[in-house]
Amino acid sequence: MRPASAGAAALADGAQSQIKVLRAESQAPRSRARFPAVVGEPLPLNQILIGDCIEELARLPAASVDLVFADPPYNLQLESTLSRPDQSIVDAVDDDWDKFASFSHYDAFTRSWLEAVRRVMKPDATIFVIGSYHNIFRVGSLLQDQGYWILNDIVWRKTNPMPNFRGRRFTNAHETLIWAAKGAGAKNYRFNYELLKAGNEDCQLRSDWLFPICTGHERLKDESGHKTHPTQKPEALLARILLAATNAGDVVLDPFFGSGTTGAAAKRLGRHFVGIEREEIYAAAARKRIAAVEPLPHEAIAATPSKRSEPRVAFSAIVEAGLIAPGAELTDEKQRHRAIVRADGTVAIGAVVGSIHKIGALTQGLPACNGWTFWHYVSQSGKREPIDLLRTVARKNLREAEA
Amino acid sequence: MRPASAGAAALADGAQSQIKVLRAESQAPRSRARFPAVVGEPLPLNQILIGDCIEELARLPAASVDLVFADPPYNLQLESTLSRPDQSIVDAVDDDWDKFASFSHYDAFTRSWLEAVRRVMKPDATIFVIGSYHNIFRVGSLLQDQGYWILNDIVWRKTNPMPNFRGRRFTNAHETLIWAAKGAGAKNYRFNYELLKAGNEDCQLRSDWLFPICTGHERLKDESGHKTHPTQKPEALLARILLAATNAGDVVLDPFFGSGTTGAAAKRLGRHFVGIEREEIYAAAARKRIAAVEPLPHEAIAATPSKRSEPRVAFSAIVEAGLIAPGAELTDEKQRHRAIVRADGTVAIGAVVGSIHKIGALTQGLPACNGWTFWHYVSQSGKREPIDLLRTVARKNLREAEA
DNA sequence: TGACGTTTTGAATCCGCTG
DNA sequence: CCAGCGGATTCAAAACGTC
Repeated sequence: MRPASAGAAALADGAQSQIKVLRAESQAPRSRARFPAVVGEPLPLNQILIGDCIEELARLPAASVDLVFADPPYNLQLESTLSRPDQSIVDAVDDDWDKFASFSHYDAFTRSWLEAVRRVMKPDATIFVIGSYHNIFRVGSLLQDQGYWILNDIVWRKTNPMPNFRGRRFTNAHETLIWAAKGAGAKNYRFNYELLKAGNEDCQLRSDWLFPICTGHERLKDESGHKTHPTQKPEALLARILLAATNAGDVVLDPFFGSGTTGAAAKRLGRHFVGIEREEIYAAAARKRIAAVEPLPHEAIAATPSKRSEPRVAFSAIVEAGLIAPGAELTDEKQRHRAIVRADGTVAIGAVVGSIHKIGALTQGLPACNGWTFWHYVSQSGKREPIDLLRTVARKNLREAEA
Repeated sequence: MRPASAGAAALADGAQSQIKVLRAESQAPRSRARFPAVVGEPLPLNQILIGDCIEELARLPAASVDLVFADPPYNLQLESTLSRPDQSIVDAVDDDWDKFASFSHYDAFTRSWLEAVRRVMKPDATIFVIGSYHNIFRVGSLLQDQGYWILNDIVWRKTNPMPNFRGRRFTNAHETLIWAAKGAGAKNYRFNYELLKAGNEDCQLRSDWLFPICTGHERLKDESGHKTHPTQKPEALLARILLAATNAGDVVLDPFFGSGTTGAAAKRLGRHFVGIEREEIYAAAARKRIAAVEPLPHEAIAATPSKRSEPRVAFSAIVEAGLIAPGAELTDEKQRHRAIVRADGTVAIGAVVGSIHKIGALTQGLPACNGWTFWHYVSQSGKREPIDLLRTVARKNLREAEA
């Protein structure tokens, strides 16, 4: 077995799930062995393979990954420079890797990598491909032509897209993801329906997702402050994909690894990744980035709970359990608002008393407020944490008491 | 001339704009006549042509419509009966091999109608096609292959989609529209940017639109309460499309007319339609529906003049008219830059002389500058105002002189 | 430090008329 | 068809600067 990278070692259940992956290769039950047993190298987990993705994919064992996330070149066709109304120049994607001579060249490229990726997918694996109108129709058609079975097309709505500066079109405010199974017959693909629903106000998740584009501290930059990669995706987007379509310990393949968002999200969520990237400069930035990721505690990423949703926990139960003391001060994240915990599980601002939600709403002048995420307390380590963390602990205690 | 339907007669400016359309065919100025004059039938305005859309399209004059809205069928089963006379495809489609056959069959059908439609489009016409992940990738690719130039892909987010009952996928909560020009060179397509922005809190319209699906009174039903058409689109969706990409009096073609939403929206908004529909039963329902539509009053649909279409006024004309005196000092808003008005309508910084735009750009070190909004003068009331205000006055004087 | 105003920036197929 | 040039055109969020 190849040694796993530092990233893999840090994964919560790294060793265990790596074993699981290998077993899937060598000991698949005969009756379901539609794919040849693999000889040679196992999956190089939590590493970035440098090279052309089609060549590198050919070296990977067949039917070995649980999920593919692919962010291929979009084939943008920019005719000239674009300036904002204030005459500043838009820093456009003009990299060589995004240049194709024609649609048929782009199609040939797409056909190749889709084929190569399909071989590496387990029979119940699924694939997400992201793109814009420049390329996504080519990708979608070729997916269908190769027998992939589209499960959804998903729209990533951007909260803060670049506007249309010339007023000649609608603001290009979204990108499209295609989610597909390996074939029409693959009915047992992973979809963590309950988990997603529970995290979405008990409402099933729709095909339109809202996320901000990747900016701020998350955006990788070089020493001179220049963005490392022109099209870095937000980690929240990848996190949703991984939570939706994998379990902890699963392997996600990203054939266009770029700045390594897939790797960062995978490590944080206790998944394994296999990355392929042509440019060493991107891979180097990705390695450094992933090394700095702190995996979430095991409780936070454990596989989908049972069908029934998580038990409700009242804040009073948390006070009763001694997880927070009556009299403790709660604040919002930025410490603009303060309230005092009362022994009965209500909170108070001066003489005004109510639930964590009511008081949270009241103090912000909003109709509603999720008190669990709004109010923060100072933990033993001195860090300010949302009281939702206490709820997680309470639930864990509850489960252990039940067991 | 074929008699127009009752719907046409009711259109606010029906007769007038019909003449305009015909003139565009037969009396286009020679110098700009890039398109052959039309012989034979003119456009059968505000009617539903019953028949196969490819055959009917072939009878329409070339380069004659301003907009196309197409809601093609995407049920693969249905396609095999709709498309070209190649009877090699049998109906049962549930294995991969047949899937491929269906796709190519669907592609052939799509190619045919896209070609036929393209011929009928004016050079600056655009097309909207709506679809779901089942077919939209095929449509998008074939649009691109035929030389159509995609302007936007647009997402219709449904406020009230059908939930996913089995919990195996994300709720399919949107459909996709592709908006395309006839070719990459067509830069002068219609896009009522300012109108849309004004109707959207003065914020440019994004590529994600939110509308409820068509229900309630709007949904056509037969005597037994059964819905007349399985996929009736909301009129609000069509209204936005027409407002965005046509002017009053323009002609919109719908080759898959169905329940006639395009016709209803067109009549309401003072546009003309040409509908093609195979099923007389749908056409009958559509005729009845459209006849009942009350067109909006003319004031409500008259084209709002855009800034671009305002008459040009030279700065020299403003000096000549005495609205500002030679020798007056211009500054930018924050008085960082200064220039002097010259009698010939140029401005000067020291020995450097040029247009308000040139000098504005030069003094800021920018490649371009809108001198009208950059330069300010001190008005009689002592306030510093952009010289664009003087242009507004000049234009008003101009209009009054003409009247 | 904080409040507040200014500047920067993001996968973009982004002008149109006149001569 | 091309060159020239007038002048029309941006939203949200983060970073940065100033008081």
